[in-house]
Amino acid sequence: MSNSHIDELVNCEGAQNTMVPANQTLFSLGDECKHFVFVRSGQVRVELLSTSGQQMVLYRIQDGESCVMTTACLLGNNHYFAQALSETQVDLILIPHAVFRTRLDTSAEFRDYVFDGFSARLSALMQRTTELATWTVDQRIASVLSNLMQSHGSPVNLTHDQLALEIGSAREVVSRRLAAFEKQGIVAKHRGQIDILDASKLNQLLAQ
Amino acid sequence: MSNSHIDELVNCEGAQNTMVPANQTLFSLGDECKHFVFVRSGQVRVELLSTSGQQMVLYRIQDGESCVMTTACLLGNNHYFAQALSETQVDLILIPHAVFRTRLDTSAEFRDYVFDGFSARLSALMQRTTELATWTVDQRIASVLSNLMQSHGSPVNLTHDQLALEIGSAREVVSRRLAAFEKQGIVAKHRGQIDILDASKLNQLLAQ
DNA sequence: GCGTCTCCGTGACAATATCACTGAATCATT
DNA sequence: AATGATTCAGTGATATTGTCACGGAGACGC
Repeated sequence: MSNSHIDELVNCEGAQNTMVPANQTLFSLGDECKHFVFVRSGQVRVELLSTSGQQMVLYRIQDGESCVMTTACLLGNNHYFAQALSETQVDLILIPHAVFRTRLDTSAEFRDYVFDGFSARLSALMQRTTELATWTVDQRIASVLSNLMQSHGSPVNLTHDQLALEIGSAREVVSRRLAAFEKQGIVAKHRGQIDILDASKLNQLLAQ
Repeated sequence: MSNSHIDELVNCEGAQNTMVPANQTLFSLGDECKHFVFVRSGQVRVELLSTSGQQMVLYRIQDGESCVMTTACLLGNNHYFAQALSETQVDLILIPHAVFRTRLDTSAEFRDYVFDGFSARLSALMQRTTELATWTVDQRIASVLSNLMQSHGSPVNLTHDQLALEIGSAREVVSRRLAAFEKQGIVAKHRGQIDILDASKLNQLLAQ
């Protein structure tokens, strides 16, 4: 979406601009969905929450993106079935339901924006479901590490807990597999940090 | 979508109407996505396919529905990353990409139809991901049996293989868990058929 | 320095997946 | 009806992953 459209959003009838600090809950399981949410800056994590308290990251929302689950809930008139947390300070724009629907009908550009979000998120989610169902824990760990390695370089700052949350597994499992990786000289473990020593071996794991 | 709009679809510029027999592949992993697909009648199964040959049912398409993965791929210009199979004889309408986009811009009703499909499928998929990640095999089996029980009555006609495909597990696992169910007097096993003897115990499993 | 919290390691065990094989039931063919 | 092919199900052995219950080590505020 172009910048002019972001401006249009901000100046929209009934639009609210809010600033949320890091580590806040933006919406919880079962909450009613009243507004279209657009993230101007910052990063939001959307995660599943099972009855037994387990969690799993579904996807993240970053600068210039909107929350597809919100959009889906608005269109389908459902309540939220996941929770969202701010990982950094977040600058949000909230648009009331009615205004959202009107814009959807009147602005082709806004429509394209929402459609694109839907298709991208749907694809990613199917991808994620495949990986969950068919990849081994080792492969899922390797995938996360490899991605973070490419975007942020070698010392990856993650606790075993956080890594487990990413791949939908348990901390103990991550600890054990990382210990195995360390024996093979692939990584080096530190408190809250993982050094990638051999990226090619990591990618080898993904190929299997 | 109203019947008039189905007619509009059929008479659309470049629309093709095709009849496909049961057990045919409609699209495969990696295929290019060229048409919007609308199912007039019959039932289609869309399933994941991992590199090792494992499969898992993602969702089904029935009378009057369209394929969201197709829609997502069309909008995002991606290739298919799953495969679709006809479970019955299927009556399809295919609409060329360009025509699909035009209709999306010109018809508010068609737009609503596509949006609704997106939001419903996204919700269902997140639901499915949750279940995969947090439910036990027993719960997933119970869920499938309970649903089929409600819609089709007691003798559920499924092979262990098919049941495994539904819940993203393996045939042997299903066989063993069904044997355990049988010992508890919940079901009775037969070749390609499962009798539900105690529906309340089945639902008890779901509640845990 | 002291308590408190977060992060990590580990053993024991349970649940699930995978592999390799077997036999039984069904079906098509003659 | 006999034959052979195919589908469906049962089972033991083993590997992988998840769960539970701990304990210890480092970080951090006071």
